[in-house]
Amino acid sequence: MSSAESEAAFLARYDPADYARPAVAVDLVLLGLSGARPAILLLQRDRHPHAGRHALPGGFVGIDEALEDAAARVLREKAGGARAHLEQLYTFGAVERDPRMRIITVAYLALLTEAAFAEALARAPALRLGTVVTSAGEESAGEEPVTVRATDGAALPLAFDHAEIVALALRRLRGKLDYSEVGFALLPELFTLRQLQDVHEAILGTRLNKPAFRRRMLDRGWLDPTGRFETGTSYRPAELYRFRPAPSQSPS
Amino acid sequence: MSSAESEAAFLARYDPADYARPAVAVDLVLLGLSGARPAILLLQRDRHPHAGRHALPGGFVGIDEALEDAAARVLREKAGGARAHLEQLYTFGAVERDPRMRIITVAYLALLTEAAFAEALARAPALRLGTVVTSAGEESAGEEPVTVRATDGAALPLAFDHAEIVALALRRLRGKLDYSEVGFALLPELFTLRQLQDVHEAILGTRLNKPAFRRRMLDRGWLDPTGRFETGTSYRPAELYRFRPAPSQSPS
DNA sequence: CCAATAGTGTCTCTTAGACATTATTAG
DNA sequence: CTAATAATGTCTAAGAGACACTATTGG
Repeated sequence: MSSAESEAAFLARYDPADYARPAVAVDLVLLGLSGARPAILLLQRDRHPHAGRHALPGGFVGIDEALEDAAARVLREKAGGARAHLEQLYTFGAVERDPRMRIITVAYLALLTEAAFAEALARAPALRLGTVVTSAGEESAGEEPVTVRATDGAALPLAFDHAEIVALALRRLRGKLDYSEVGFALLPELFTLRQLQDVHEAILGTRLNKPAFRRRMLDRGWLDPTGRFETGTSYRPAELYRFRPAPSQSPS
Repeated sequence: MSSAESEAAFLARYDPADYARPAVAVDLVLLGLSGARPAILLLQRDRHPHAGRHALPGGFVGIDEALEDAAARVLREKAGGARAHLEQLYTFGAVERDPRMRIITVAYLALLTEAAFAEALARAPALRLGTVVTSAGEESAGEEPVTVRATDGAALPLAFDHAEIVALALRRLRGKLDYSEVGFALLPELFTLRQLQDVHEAILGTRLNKPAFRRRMLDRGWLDPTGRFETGTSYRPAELYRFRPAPSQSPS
């Protein structure tokens, strides 16, 4: 309406506090590689609900804090400030997902290089590493439950709906690994094509054809050869490449 | 983390009721086809802020209401109960996206058949139809701004960050149209292969190769031929197909 | 017959997988 | 020299675009 009232006067009169509001949190799937397996970093809960179970690191969103900033803050506070590629995953809003109160959580995928993963574990001793095992064999079409295991092979039961979040994280990553640039977030600045292929194989859980993989990656135009080579091998050293980011990016 | 206190303990003790909470809303991109163009349904704002501009239909999430239920309720209340395929898009949480107060909004994509689209327009007279024009020509790599136009060609400026939401909706739909089953949400129960191709071409904004399109769709195993044919044509009638949904589905 | 569209056959081009071969390093 | 892996060449198979051809309807 083209009322004569000024916008400032309208804003001053507006009363936002009329309904009970859900709490809003962010939860991070801190994902890296442990050997040839995808792995995540978890915190063991010591209180009800779900005491003893393992949960994704998370935190509430401040009233003056953007979602991405909240995710970055949780990364700083709970992962020892490790650098990571952050990407929004999905928002979980079932009413009873937390029995204490209504909490809507915006899940983020945080991809860590091997160095960042190790650094986070070293700087935040409460974190526990869990390898993510996709319950293959089950062909229940669309639903792929995941199991998280400690390094000794023991199952790490997850709290709340966090198993669902982890499953979605891995599914999303697998889906966009080939056509997008996310794979490079798991690699150091300089890497060989074999390392790149190892990352893809670990995430996808499959073996890939070497010549075809090289051709595809090189044809994508993402790779800058450096002319330098790895050292310390007892065999022919591979060339080191650098990732050349595309001009810009938006969520898709 | 300088404190000796465990993170889990901190989380458990933290009471967000002591802090101001952002409001949580859902916004719907009601998307259908108008002729050979993607189109959306909007509400013109009559108040500050952004008075006169057009906004996505939305509403606040109730304290005992799941996110999906809130989206379904908004669909009922503001789109005359039209049936639609609902799918979560992305969550927008910039601090200043609404000048009145902090509102985090979970955007949903609602896909309407041509009949549902017309029915919504008829039952909810406040809705206005806008065709979505992707600002092609701009090859700004990743960022594809959209323009929304009324049927008379006049520009419909969008409120808040809703242009960004619409742009993401179209980008997401385009991205998954070919490999997923979403395209069928825009078609009636019985349809011809030509209609299916028209939907894909309208969303993608490109022409597709007919034999290749038919082969691909039939090879996907999504289509059940009915043995029936369209009527009322002055040329050879096409066979009518039915969509055969896959066993289950999850967000990806 | 013609006009218009449905539906198909075939050719080519691109891309991926499979497999073999050459290249380079340490020892 | 051998062992191990990097990097590449080549063949084949699958899928998409291009294009022409046949099929079926109304008039």
